This record gives sequence, C-alpha cells and structure tokens, in this order.
Amino acid sequence: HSGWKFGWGRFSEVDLFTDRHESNAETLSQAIRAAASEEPDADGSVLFGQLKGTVVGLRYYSGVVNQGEMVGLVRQPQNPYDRNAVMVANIYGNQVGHIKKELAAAMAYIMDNNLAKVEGVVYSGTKNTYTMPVMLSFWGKEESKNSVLEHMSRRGYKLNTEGGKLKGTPCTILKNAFDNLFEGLMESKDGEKEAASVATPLLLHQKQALSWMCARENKAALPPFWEKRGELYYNTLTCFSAKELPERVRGGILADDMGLGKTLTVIALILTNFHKGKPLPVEKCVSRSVLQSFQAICFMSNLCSLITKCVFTCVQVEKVSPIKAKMTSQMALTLEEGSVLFEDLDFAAALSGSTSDTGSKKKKTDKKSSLTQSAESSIAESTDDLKARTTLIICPLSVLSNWLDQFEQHVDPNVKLNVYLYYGPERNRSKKFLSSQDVVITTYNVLSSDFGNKSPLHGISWLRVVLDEGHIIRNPNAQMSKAVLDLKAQRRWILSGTPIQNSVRDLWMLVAFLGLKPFDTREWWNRVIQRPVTQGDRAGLQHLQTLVKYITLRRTKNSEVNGRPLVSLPEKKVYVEQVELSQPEREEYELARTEGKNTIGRYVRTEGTVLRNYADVLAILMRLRQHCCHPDLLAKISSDLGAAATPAELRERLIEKLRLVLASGSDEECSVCLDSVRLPVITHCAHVYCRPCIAQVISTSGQEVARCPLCRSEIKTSELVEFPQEEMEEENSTKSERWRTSSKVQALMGNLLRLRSKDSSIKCLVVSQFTRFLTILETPLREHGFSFVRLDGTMTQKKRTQVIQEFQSSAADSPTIMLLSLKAGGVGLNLTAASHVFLMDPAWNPATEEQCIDRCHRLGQKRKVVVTKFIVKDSVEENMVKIQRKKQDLMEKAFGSTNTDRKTSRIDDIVALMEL
DNA sequence: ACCGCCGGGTGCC
DNA sequence: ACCGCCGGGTGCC
Repeated sequence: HSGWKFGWGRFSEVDLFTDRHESNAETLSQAIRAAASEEPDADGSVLFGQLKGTVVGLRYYSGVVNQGEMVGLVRQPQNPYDRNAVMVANIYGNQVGHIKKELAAAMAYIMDNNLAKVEGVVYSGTKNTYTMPVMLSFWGKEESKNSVLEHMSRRGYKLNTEGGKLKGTPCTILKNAFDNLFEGLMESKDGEKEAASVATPLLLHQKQALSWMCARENKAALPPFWEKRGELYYNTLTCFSAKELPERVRGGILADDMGLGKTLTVIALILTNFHKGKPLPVEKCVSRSVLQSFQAICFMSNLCSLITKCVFTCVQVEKVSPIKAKMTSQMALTLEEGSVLFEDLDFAAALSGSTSDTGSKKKKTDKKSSLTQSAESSIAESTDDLKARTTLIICPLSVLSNWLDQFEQHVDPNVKLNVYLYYGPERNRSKKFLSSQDVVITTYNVLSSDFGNKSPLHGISWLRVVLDEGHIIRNPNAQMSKAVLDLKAQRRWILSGTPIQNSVRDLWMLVAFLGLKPFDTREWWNRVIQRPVTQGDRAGLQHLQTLVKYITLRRTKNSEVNGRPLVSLPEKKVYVEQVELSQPEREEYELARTEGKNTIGRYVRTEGTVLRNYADVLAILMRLRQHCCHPDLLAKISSDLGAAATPAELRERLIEKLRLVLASGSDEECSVCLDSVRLPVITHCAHVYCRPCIAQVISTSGQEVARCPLCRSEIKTSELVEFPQEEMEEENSTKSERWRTSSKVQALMGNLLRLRSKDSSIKCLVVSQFTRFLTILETPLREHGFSFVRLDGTMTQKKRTQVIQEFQSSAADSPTIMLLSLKAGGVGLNLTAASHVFLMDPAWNPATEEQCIDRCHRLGQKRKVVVTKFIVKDSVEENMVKIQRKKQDLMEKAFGSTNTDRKTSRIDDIVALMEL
C-alpha cells in the first residue's frame, strides 16, 4: 500500500521545467497548462472573494514556498485516494501538497465546471512541517459569482468578499503608457561588435544590435524580477526562490523598424556567435580545382607530413591562379595552425569547451585527426548544449526569397555557409542532414504542416531558432503557434517590425516562445502580468515594462545614436501632379457626382442612415474615383438602391456591394476585430465583416436576435452572403473592349517617356489600387516599347518572387517598370531597384501610400527617390488628399482611437469628400 | 465496562 | 502534529 502511495507521490513531484522525469513531467505540465488554457482570458474576470484554506501533506513533497509566494492549484481528478483532489504547486511546478480534502471537495465542482479560477498565495510561509495556510482567491465571470458563493457556503466555506477590490487607475493614462511600452528601449544598450565572415560592413546600429544579441546569448545575467539573496535566487514578483540560477532567456525580440537591417544583423549573429562568443566554424570556399587537389592530397598523404605538402600545393596553385593569391595564403596560414581543410579548430574547441587557442596548440603536437578528437571530447562532456550547430529560421513565405538573397549577398564569398531551404515536396527530411547544416530556412506553414506528423524539425535540438515576422504567431491557439512552441532550441529570437499591435495578450506568445519563466505558463502570465495590466494596476504595467525592456531591442527609423539618425537614406521628394480631365471625362464625372451627392446628402440628412448605407456610400465614392482614372474602370452599374424584389435579386445586389467595398481599395477593416477583413461576408444590412468575427457576434449575442454591430439591424448567420468563387476570376472578362486612353494615362506616359529619354537606367513603380487600371496601362507601355513586370495580389508566391527578382536585377535587359497594386505584398517587399514612384490614385489611408513608397525608399536605395502623385483637379481625389493631411495630423497627435471614433471620422470624411 | 479515561501510535489526497 | 483521531489497555478512590 505504502509503496503505491510513494510511487504516486513521486509521480506528482516532478519538476515542470527541467524534464528530469520526462514522461511524468509532461503529464503534470500538461495538466497545469491545460488548466490554465481552459480559462478563456483573465480579461473580464472579477474577484468573487477570498478564503483561508489549508495545504496538507507538505512532508511528502519537495516543493518549497516562501512567505507571500504564489502557488498554483491543479485539479487531480485521477487521484486514486480522492477524485476531488486539488494539488498545490509552486511556480516551478514542484508539488507542495494538497488542499485539505473537505475544502478540495467544495472546490472541485467549481474548478471542474469552470465556474471560477482559484489562485493561491501562501501569506505566512512554512512554519510547520505538515500543513500550512493558504489564501485562496476565486476569480470568474460575474454571472457565476452567486452560484460559486452559494456552493461554497453550503459546504461551510464563507468567502470573504470585502476589500478585494483593486483600485482602478484612469485607463487613458495606462493606455498611453502601454503605447509607449516599446519606446526608448535603446538606452544603455550601447557597445558594438564587429561581425565575422560578413561581407557587408555593418552600420553602427547593426553592430550595436549584434553586440546586444551576442550578450543576450552568452551572458548569464539574471532574468527580470530575480535577485540574489544570500545563497538563493529570489523572484520578487512571485516570491519564489531557488537554489539554482534561474534559467536565463538566451534570446529576445529584435523589434527594429523595418528597413534597419534585421536580416543582416541575424546573419551576422549566426556567423559571429557560435559557442562562447567564437565565430561559426565554416568551410573555406575555394574554387573547385583547388578544392579537388586539396582533397586528393588529404586522402593520399600521411597526416604527419600533411602540412608541408599542403603548403606546397598552395604555392603551386598560386602559380596557376594568381588572382587567388590572397585566398591561398589565408589557407596556408590556416594549415600552419594544423587544421585539415576545414577550419575546424574553433569548432573542436567549442565542442570540448576549451578555447580555440589551447585547442590549436594541442593539435600542433598531436597530429591525429582533429575531427576524431573533437568527437571524443564532445561525448565525454555530453551536455547537449555543444552539439547543436544549426540555426533554424522560420518566416512567412513572402520573405523567404529575401532571406536567401541576403545570405547570398552578405556572407563573405570566401566562406562556405551551408544554408538549406526546407521547403517544397522534395525537402530533405533527414534529421542527420538537417542538423549538419549551418542554417535551415523554412516557413510557418511548412513547420505547422510537419508538426504532429513525425516532424524532423521537432526532433532536432537547434542551436538557435529565429522567428521572422514573429507577430504572426500571436494567437496561441493556432496550429502554427503550437508548432513553434514545440521546437527545441538553446537560443530563441523573434524578429518583428510591429511587436505589439493590439494588446498585452499578444505578448504572451512571444514570452512563451522565449521561455521566460514562469510566464511561459499561461496561468502565471495572466496572474502576474495580464490581469493586473488590464485592470489598470500601475505596478502590473511597471512589471510588464520591465519585462519587455529586458527582452527587446527596438529602434525606429527616427531613432538616433549619438545625435545622428540610424540610417541615412537618400533624399526623397514627393510631387503632386494635377491632372485636368478632358471635356467628355469632366461631363461624365459631374453627372456621377451630382447623382451621388444627392444620394449621400439624403443619408446624411436622415439621422443615422449613413452607417446603414455605408456600402452604397463607398460604392458612389468608388465610382467617382474610377472616373478620375479611366472610364473603363467603371463596373456595370447594377441599378439604384431600392428594395430588392426577390431573394435572388437581393443576393445579387449584396454581392455587388461586397465587390465594390472590397475593390474600393479603402482597406476595409472589420468593425469587430478592427483588422483588415478576412473571409469577407456582407450582412443584409450591407455591412462587411470577417466571417468568423460576425459569426461569433451572432453566437454570443445572448439576446433572442443578434444585431449588426454597426447599425443594430437584425442579422442571422443564414443571411450572411459570401463572395462567390467564380466572381473572383471574372475580373479579366472586361478585357476585350477596344482600348482608349484617359487624362491620367496621358499624364503618366508623358512622365515615363521624359524619364526614359533622360536616363534609361531609371526604374519606376507605377502604383494603383485598381488592378484593372494596371491592366489598362499595359497597352500603352507595350506600345512605347517599355519592358515591364506586374505584381498584384492575385499572383502566386512563386510568380511574385520571380517578378521581384527580374525587376531587381541590374541586367541591361531587365524591366524598368513595375506595375504594382497598392495592397500587393506585405511589408518587407524590397523594390530598391526603383527610384521613381508614380501613385496613380490617392488612398484612403496615407500610411498605405507611405508603406508603398518605403518599398523602394529603404535600406539599399542608392538614388534619390522621386514620388509623383497624380491628382485630378476639382475632384473627389483632391478632397481625399485634404483628408489624408488631416488624418496625418490626428495620427501624430493622439495615437489609438476607439472603434466608434473611427466610424464617425469615416462619416466626417464622406461629408467632406462630397462637399456636403 | 454494551462505558469513560489514559497514553501510545499515527498522520495528505 | 505543541493537534485530532483511532483503537488497545484498562478500570474505585
């Protein structure tokens, strides 16, 4: 009997984070994680009350707690002695004891049914070997409060509901503080480091980043909130203390603005910081013939006489190929130090944990293969730490080619770095092969599709994992995120130009990936950081700031080092070119404008109907904007806006509206998630949302009927209309009509021809929100013999990459013009070959235009950048520009506005546009 | 004494 | 646990 008990005891005693007992550790950590993840969010939870309880059985477990330390409570429904058991664990997941059974019996029901989340604090420390008191706090949804209180009191436990209220702080102040979270993270992070084997000289701020990253990987500084107290390490937030140095976070978030060269910095890091600050040992890259003669010598010769023979060979080679003189002398030098073909001394030294100096001395006397020896020493000291060689880079497909280019471009050509692209159906899944590479690059999609399917990537112990565009994995429930969290790595990096977009919640995934204990467990994150912050607790925000500061380096384009801007880009000039419409164009335009003005005016005068008819309003504006570009852009207009006679007709009209809204280039945002719409659907009241968003609104409305968040009309899931698939491809069908020109087309062509005659090497981006306009432009470009490519959202990734490569090429016959759809390709697109940008039509959102311009006005741009915006005189376009200016001002003044603010400002925009 | 009382053994869930 | 509880030993005062 007692043997069984002991076994069970040990079973629950495992350490959550060291995996000492692997299978058991998983069971317990899974239990804690599962318990923590079931709760939807700390947001919106209220404190029901508190209760003093007893933790018993302390003497059976090794987990210790300090006075004031937080403890976790985990249900153990499988406990053979009591199915109501509630386990108590400290922050490291070490079991401390159990909740006394009567209390556990009362709590079990509440915990199992998710009526409340129970948290414990040991307020009085351990005075007694057997039991200790614990303060339990019950948190949950307001609607569960009474049933929880009642349930507990029926069992004789009265929750103290006094004094638990948190003092609220004005939210606005905190909101601003949160916005500033990522500001000023450059302080005291100076120090520069030169990169090894990188052909491109690093800029000052990149050297600083490299130095910071190396320090983050090498130095054993205490993580935030830890301090040394005597012989122990003490966490000031959780009051947990430990004998061992808390595991440091080897890595962090590099959140520099895009264009500051994060990719280059990471490449430099890979080459510069292998083990113990030594560079990655890489094969010297020599011409094939040299390599072959070397190999021949190496195989044939007795290793003892190797050095002289190799040097001899080098001299011979030098005669044959004088250009390589520098390289061969470098090789001879290497050989004198006793290495064989590979510069493996550093590697061997790193493996054995000794420095490279002593390593090479040793090799001088002992001429046996250094490789064999290094293998032996690595086994002797088999801490897995030193075996890992490979850096795994995970990125979105869209920037994959960029990584490959950058490796090609920046790695010293005399050095052979093994970079493997783990992508495509033919990818090499051999773990042995992959872990012998220096760098493996893959995409989030490949990673998550491999995940759970005996993924080789998850079976390798990586030296380093780098998440590019790391904000992609902000949703912890996504398959991708789970796949990322399951990777084994010594060092972890997140690259992101936009670290927090929405809230504290997004940060958790990043913290969890970095393994910043104990916050990688959701429960502790919620308790210590997220809830305090969302409830307006200043200390909580302070803690969050400390935490973020510890792991993040962020500089913006406007940051300065020693009073100088980080990067000096070539000058950029923006011109507005007014376009006059021709007489017939003007007449058509005025006709449409009068009609539209009347319609919208009606909506504005009738209080509250603008939002209701939002899609119509956008459609009208859209038509006017199309008139400004080219008459053929106008879609076959489907009648006016009266009530539809049949359901089929209604559906047809809704689809038409949806099409117009989506095609309007207004970068429509979903009013539920405030992000760009994904999987767009339109309601019968003609408002566009993401399907999942609006479906959630409907299912959680709690009322008998769900209402549209924008206009309060009744909505039903069955009445949501999607964009039919066939419609998507129909776009190209209007092609066959006879081509005609327009004033704007003329204006563009004039510019292009003038530029070409001045300097035929200049490349241009021609940007429009209307892909059909781009199609129209193809005709005159072809006519005038321009070589051009086209990039829009409909193209496959493969095609995009190809087009970008073509355009970026400096070959004489490479295309000089790129037709670019405004929204095509995310940030990070590199089009520095172009130095002139023509914006054919103004965008609603000036930031979109800026982003587009930044694709060529960024690091790597050698020429002055000239931007020309075509604006039709006396038109809706002019008003749009005015609104843009106003928006820019507003943006700069107050950051972050509410949803209603945005919508009202949209209405104001519309009124201003139509000059009502 | 089919009790009370004493004192040793014992002890989470 | 410097407790409560259990069950055996014991038995007027």
